[in-house]
Amino acid sequence: MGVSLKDVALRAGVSVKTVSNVVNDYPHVTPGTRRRVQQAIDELGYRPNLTARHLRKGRTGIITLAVPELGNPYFAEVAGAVIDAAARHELTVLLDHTAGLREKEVLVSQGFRSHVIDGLILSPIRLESEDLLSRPEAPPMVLLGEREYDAPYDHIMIDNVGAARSAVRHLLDIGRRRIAFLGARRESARQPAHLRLRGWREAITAAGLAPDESMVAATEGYDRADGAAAMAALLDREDRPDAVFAYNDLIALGAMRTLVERGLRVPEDIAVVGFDDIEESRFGMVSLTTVAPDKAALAQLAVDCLVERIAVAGGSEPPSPRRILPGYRLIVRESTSVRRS
Amino acid sequence: MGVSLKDVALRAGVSVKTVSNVVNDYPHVTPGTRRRVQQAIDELGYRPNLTARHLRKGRTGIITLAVPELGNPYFAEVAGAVIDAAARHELTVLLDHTAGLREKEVLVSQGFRSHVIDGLILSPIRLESEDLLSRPEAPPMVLLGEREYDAPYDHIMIDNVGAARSAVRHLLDIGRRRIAFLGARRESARQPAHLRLRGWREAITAAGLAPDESMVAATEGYDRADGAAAMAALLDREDRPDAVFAYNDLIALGAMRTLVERGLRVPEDIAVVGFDDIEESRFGMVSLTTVAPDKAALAQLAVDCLVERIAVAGGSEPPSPRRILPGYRLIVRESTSVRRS
DNA sequence: GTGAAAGCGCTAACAT
DNA sequence: ATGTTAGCGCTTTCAC
Repeated sequence: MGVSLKDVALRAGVSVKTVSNVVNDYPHVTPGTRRRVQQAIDELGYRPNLTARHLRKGRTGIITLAVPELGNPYFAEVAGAVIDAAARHELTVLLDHTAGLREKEVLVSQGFRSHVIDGLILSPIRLESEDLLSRPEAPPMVLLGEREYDAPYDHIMIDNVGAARSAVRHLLDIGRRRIAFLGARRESARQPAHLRLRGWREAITAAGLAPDESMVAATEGYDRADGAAAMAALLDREDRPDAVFAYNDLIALGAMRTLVERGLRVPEDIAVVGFDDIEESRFGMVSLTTVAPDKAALAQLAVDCLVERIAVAGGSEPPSPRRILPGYRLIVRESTSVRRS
Repeated sequence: MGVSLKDVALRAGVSVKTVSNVVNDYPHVTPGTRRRVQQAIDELGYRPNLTARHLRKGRTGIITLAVPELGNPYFAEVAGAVIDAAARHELTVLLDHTAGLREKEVLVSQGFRSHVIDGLILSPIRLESEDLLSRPEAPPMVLLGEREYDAPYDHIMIDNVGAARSAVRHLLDIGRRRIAFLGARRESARQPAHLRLRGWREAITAAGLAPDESMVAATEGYDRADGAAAMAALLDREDRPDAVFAYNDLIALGAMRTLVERGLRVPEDIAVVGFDDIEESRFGMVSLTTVAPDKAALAQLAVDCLVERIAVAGGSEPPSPRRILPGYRLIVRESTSVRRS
């Protein structure tokens, strides 16, 4: 097959070790030898076999990023950012999607394919804390996203409560009083929307109003279709909302679609705020006001944390689990502004 | 570190080879031995070290998929489909994005990280045929997407000319005569839009009209912003178009955004057709008529071809390069239909 | 049917 | 500064 260290050594008339030294930029090599070896490398077109190197070093240089769904632009955008951040550490990213199934999330967190990877960045939505209690044989892991866990792992998430609060406050500021929340789940208090829902409650309470829990609409998933359906259900009520805060942009966009179909105007009749700042939000027929997490920072922090965990794995005292909060901004667009002429 | 074959062998009181036989479902093992070994495996929690296995076999079980941009939902959706298709062959996908840079596309095609992967699925947009002439040391590769190459590789692409033709014919059918094309590039005849542009010309000619080349608008990239800008430029002309066929959905969506801003109605004033059928197209304020490639088939075919190439690599006569055309459909939505009440 | 030993390509000790 | 050797964990002849 390929050219090996030995072939190069033979050609250059030196030992394998010397070639290895050259390849790895080991300092103590005479310039002459280095040149000779380098020439042999070039002539033979030698390229190190990473598999062998990894077997030896116990590292693969590959990390896994597992997100619920690549079809959701938010996760696709985050994935792109993670790939770039990983490249800065000379790491390659193995991308997996869990389809938002707890079963697959457990599988991944428990070290599925763990022998191929040095570490794991997991963005869970259905996983529960108990699934994380025991992870024998599983590689270092960093959590990403808005679900909270009672488990000793680094967790990168923006301040969801604060972000949601500022989104809802914005709606209150423009005079809305009947503000619905779209995208809750029924079953669990620890649901993904948990924190954003809390922000919704806090903002409303802080304004001296009483949160109307009947204005909290549940959805099956977190897609445009879910938002469209939930919005439709909400509109069938007598006292319809005058504003909507959605769990994410996709739900918000689906909701807007329903509003247009029903002949309602955004934002005049109903103002809409989303969460994620996916690119699509800027280019809809009515651009969407949204909470924009700093995705580049998010990705970079996750990778940095993971790299650190990998470095100390098995070594000295690992740092205690951190919760890191990257920044975010509320981006006001047409869906909450006076409409263009 | 982990538990190795040797540990299991010791525990079960057999040789390494026997354990290996059990792990690999080698037929000639007595049920008794098998049971004993299996028990040792379970007790010790043994999991094979893939790196070592791969070093030995010269295979890694990992393939790379390189797309221009994950932020483009089309590629994100295709990536998801490829991951699923690969899983059916027990392959893992390493995802890379080239940012649409020829330099990065060349790098990837030339076997960047080739020692970690068994094969490569590349979806190029800037790459030229000459970049593909020599690929020493590079792994089996399958091409994906609408650029044509004079190079001996399997290529999975839908019939772009035919698809474009049917899209434009649809616009003609609903009575449009001044049909613009959005998303060409200036420099190269072999540009990505090449085939779709040809379809545009053919359909117009077939209708007995003369293609108006001044109606072909170039864009820098293939994003919403590019579509918005190109549309704006087109509208500044005196004889504005009454329909637009865009290179992809993102450009079409950007164009629609501009139309709305200018107070033009879709489809009454200007009808719009896109290409890709990304999910967003179904949920815009005006849903988008578009060409829908069969993404699942596309992904499955690409993976299947690659698997076959990997299987015969270095072995017997490889099959001659194939060009495979998965199906597509024209999906008619509001952007070319009578508007809802 | 099972075992012993060689070796995939590399790096880390230990020599020199 | 460079060479020698062992071994990472596995599969694969080739014996028995």
